[in-house]
Amino acid sequence: MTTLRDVAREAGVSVATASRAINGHSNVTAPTKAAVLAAVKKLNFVPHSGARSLTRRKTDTVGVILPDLFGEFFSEIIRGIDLVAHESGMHLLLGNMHGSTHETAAAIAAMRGRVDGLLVMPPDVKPELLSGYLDPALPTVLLNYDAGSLDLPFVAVDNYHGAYAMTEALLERGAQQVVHIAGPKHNRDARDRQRGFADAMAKIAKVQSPAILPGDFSEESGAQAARLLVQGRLPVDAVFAANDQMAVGLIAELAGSGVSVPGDIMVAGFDDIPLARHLNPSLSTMQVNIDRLGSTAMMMLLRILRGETLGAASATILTPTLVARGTTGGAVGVAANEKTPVVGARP
Amino acid sequence: MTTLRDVAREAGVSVATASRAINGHSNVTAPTKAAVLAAVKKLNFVPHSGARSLTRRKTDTVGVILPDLFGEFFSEIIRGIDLVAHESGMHLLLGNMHGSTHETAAAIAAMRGRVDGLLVMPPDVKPELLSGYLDPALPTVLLNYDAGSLDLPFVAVDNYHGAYAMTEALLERGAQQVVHIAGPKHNRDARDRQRGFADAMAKIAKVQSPAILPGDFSEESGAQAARLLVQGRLPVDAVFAANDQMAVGLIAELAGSGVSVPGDIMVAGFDDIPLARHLNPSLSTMQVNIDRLGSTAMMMLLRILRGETLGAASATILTPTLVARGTTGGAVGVAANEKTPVVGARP
DNA sequence: GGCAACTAGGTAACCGGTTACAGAAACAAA
DNA sequence: TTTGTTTCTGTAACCGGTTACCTAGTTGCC
Repeated sequence: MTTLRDVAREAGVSVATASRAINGHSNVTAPTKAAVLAAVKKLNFVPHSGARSLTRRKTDTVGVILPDLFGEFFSEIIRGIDLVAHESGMHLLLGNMHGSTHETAAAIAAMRGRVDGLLVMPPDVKPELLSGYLDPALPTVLLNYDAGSLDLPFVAVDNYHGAYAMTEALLERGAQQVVHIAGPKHNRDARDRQRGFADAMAKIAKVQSPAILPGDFSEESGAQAARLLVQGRLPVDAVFAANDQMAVGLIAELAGSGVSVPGDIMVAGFDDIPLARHLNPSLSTMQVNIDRLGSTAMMMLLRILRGETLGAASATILTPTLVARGTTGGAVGVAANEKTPVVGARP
Repeated sequence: MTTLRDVAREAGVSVATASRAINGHSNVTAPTKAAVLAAVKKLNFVPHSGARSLTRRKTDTVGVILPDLFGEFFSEIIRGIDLVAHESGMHLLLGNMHGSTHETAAAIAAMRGRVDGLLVMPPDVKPELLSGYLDPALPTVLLNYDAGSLDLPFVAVDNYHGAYAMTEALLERGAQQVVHIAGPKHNRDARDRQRGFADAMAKIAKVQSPAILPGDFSEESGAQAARLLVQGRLPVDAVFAANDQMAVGLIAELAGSGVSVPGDIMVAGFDDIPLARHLNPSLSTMQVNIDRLGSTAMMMLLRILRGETLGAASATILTPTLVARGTTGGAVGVAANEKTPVVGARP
């Protein structure tokens, strides 16, 4: 493992000069610089980033702490982050809290001295706890989490208005009895979507306590809700699931019970996962550009690293857009212009 | 930012003692240790991992270099790696070569001094080039890439036998005219799958030059192949696409042209992406446990880090399993036991 | 020619930890 | 009491870079 000392010796200069030559400082004559670079090439020298970041007090790395790594949702976030990070020559250090609050603390602590900033998505951690884990000296942007009291910048999806809009759309299509399948109780996204649904039902349909079935964002819980609906003979002509996965489970189960979608019941989801457009009938949903979530957060973090001061006031709220497809009678099959993008397709 | 020096001063001991107390060395008396730990708590000290790894000469981090981050394929690999890495207290540093060979070199070089080992997936980089980029002193495991000449351990999918098996299955189902849609020409996976197909056709159906249409793993290229088939009026009763994405595009386009699947043409893919089981009819395919690819590679890397010597001989080949579904007439709709696993479902 | 201003490059301190080595204290054995 | 052994703690070197500061050599100007 060749070090800068080796290079300096080979080139017949001091380590200081070698360092300067390599880093392109001006006060090195051309021949000296050439000699150093020749030595670098000859010895195959690659600077030791660890040592480098120790003195420079920057690591060119950002820590990304996610609750989990399952599914397209997180992979899209990571891709969005990477897109921006890569442009600025930043690296990504992945931390996974594996769903446990305790591990969150560990994951954040382990980042000290490895990263210049942090992107954290802590869906079920209480703000008070979170503030104890976070290092105030380490620039941090929160993903999909509004911890206003901490005054940290964040990027979130406007779940409330998204859910409101979707509910409104269902009602406009003629639905009278809309049932909501909720997400996990402690999950903020889920709660906001439920609120949006309830408010829309109250204001537009004048229904004060609409039917809400429990769910946990899993496909199976969607199927379960379908069984409840069918067996319970609830009066239903539309179902709004808090996410697409549950809608998928619901539709499969309804089909099995001979219920026609959208003939008997309209169905809508939330997220627009890639699967949504390929279902038959295709799934109406609220489209969230998940990668934007990541790239926006990363851009905010870069601004902080460049010296700007960003607080909760600089938060970005991404608005989801409604995509009407087959399950609400909007369209049948895959629309021609709705193919999955070609970029980077892989086996 | 509190350092070990601060802690030592606060506790009234030397840095050496403080370090020993924190790291649980035996030669520290109980009261001294308690004093140090009290100081740690009081000052909220978290060791600086960067400095730590400089002296210990290990970073507890592995570098993961992937060609891209698009889609479930990569996210599953990362999840598999993380699963194993997390158990051993290792962190993941993500490097993305963004499809370019030139960036591959940069990505690998940037890892020096940041990681203890490397997991690299270099699908379109020539072995000769790759060997120039890699540091022989840095433990490395290759993903889905057999660079036998470099004598590096690797984990790969048995694409050849998978394709052979699928072709065989189509023929057994009564297909006479099987057409293959190939993947990118330079892609190893694609080439191996094509070879498997061709060999099966030769051996079983005694067809020496079966029809092969070009493709690039993208959905659009599958649709294009469908148009060729329909317009060209090729004699076809089964199509084996080199990956699921192309099969998806193909099926959508066939449906648009009034061709019935599997009635007129059977269709099969490769990979078993989550979407596959949800299509209508559901897609027959070769199931690859992608996360296993990542976790197996990570386990091999850990063995090397523990001192074992692993070469190309220790390679692991994962065998894909055939999943017969609707598009080959095997089953209709979503089979009851084929729901997506519940674990970690997210919005 | 003499002095100031500038430039290239060397010396050594430093980043924040770990650890080899040495010294001091405590205790046991002679 | 003296010496040997053990146990705990401190001093300082080190990991591999960066950079403040300093020196020596040039050049410029009066």
